[in-house]
Amino acid sequence: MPVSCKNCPLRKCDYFIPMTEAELAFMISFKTGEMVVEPGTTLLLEGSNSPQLFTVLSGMGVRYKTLEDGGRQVINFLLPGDLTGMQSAIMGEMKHSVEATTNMVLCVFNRADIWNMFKAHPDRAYDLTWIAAVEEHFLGETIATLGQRDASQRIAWAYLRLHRRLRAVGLGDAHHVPLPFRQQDLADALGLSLVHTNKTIARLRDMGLAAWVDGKLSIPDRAKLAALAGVEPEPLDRRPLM
Amino acid sequence: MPVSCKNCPLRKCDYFIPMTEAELAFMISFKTGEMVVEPGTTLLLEGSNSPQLFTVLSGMGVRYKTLEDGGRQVINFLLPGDLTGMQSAIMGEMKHSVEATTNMVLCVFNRADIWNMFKAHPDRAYDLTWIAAVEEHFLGETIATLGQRDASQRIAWAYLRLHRRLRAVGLGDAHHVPLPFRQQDLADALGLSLVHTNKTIARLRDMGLAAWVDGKLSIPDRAKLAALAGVEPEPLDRRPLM
DNA sequence: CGTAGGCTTGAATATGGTCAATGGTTGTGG
DNA sequence: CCACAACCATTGACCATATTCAAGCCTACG
Repeated sequence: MPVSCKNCPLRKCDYFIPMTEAELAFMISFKTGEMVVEPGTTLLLEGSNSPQLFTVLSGMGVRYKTLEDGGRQVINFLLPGDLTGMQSAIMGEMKHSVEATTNMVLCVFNRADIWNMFKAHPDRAYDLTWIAAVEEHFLGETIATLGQRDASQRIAWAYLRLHRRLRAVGLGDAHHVPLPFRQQDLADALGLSLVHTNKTIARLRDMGLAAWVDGKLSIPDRAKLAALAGVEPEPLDRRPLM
Repeated sequence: MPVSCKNCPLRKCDYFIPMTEAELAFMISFKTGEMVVEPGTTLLLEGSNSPQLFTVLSGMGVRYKTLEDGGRQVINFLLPGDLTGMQSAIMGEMKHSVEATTNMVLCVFNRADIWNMFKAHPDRAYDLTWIAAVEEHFLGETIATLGQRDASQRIAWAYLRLHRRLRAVGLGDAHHVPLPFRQQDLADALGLSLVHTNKTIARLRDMGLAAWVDGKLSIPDRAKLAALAGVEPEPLDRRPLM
């Protein structure tokens, strides 16, 4: 049985800006159902025109593009609280694919209801745009990382980003977070080969900066890792939940 | 004297989805003025909270991030018809800087009027989100390019993208478009060193695939260049103009 | 138990980076 | 009008980071 938005566990996270009663009421009507998928399921396919959007309730996945020459680029990781399918909803076509890595539970919304949201619930429409702006920000950071940082820095940056984001939705504890991806996924996200990714992961582990073992990531000292990555300890801005 | 949106030359471009009369009327009131800047002017500064957004009427610029270690990553190029400043408007802080490369003329909007737009003009709010989705799409393409393509492919990809986009707003002719950036700008956009960028540009020129000389880019045969870049001749989707 | 998927490791290679220097053009001041 | 500085494009030599190729290993699972 689906969880009502009223009892949505994500709403309890400080990471998300609280909803008003009116917003909550709207979300309950906006949510048309729940979808449960297994690892490997393709949620959205590049080039398709899905009638639905999803918010991740639990589980993780990847968004990726397949290149003409067969390569795969992971655009980013899909984590609890993330909304996906906006491109299809607004532009009429997905520009990347989305696949489940673990078992996932997703809230399902209808694309057809979006326009009604803009007319009748401008506050939620505003939040939708806010989410898009946050996404744009993250993609810009990714571009800067792929363009300017070497392998150790890229991996350190990804670790920090994922760790913080997962903690923000209450996963893991102070030092360990679940990270159920393959090394190949991280390699494809960072534009590195699997071999080099593997060796760099090992180096970070040997240096005691970060260990990603058995699907769990531990970072003993964020500051040290951040120093290696060359990133400021940027705070994680709160954002709306949709 | 500022041009009225009524006579805005950009509106004539097929690239942009036509406005309704109501939308046009709103835009005329939404636009608070025009700004003219010289090359080198910083329009928006990373970390700042600008009260304004801009649409480029003419001229070009770059959006970039400065890294802790001094590097610069150009996120993308700012071309006529582009809207910038949304991050600041929605999230309250710019996550990158924006600088004019040439002389520019910009339409100025007030951040404070955005919320009113969501309440009173849902069609325009929807278009704003649409623009954000298009931006997200382009950034995703950039990530795929930085992550998966080698130097020649990156430059070929950037050439094709800029060429098509500039043609879409009526600049240049079938084979030549103005491209007033420095090689360093392109290098910073593609995550390559200046030296390697220079040599790769020369190689493409020697192969007769694309010549960027004296601030003008010419592509004799888009199909050939696209083959080298490893990209499909993806059509340029129309989008709203704000 | 045998196969498949993912992780690990070593060796050879290459793509691209760094360093260094030259030349062309423009703008400025003597 | 010339000298000089600043900026950008260009080129060569050398070096390093990361890729590719090729095995071996471990665990889960049928």
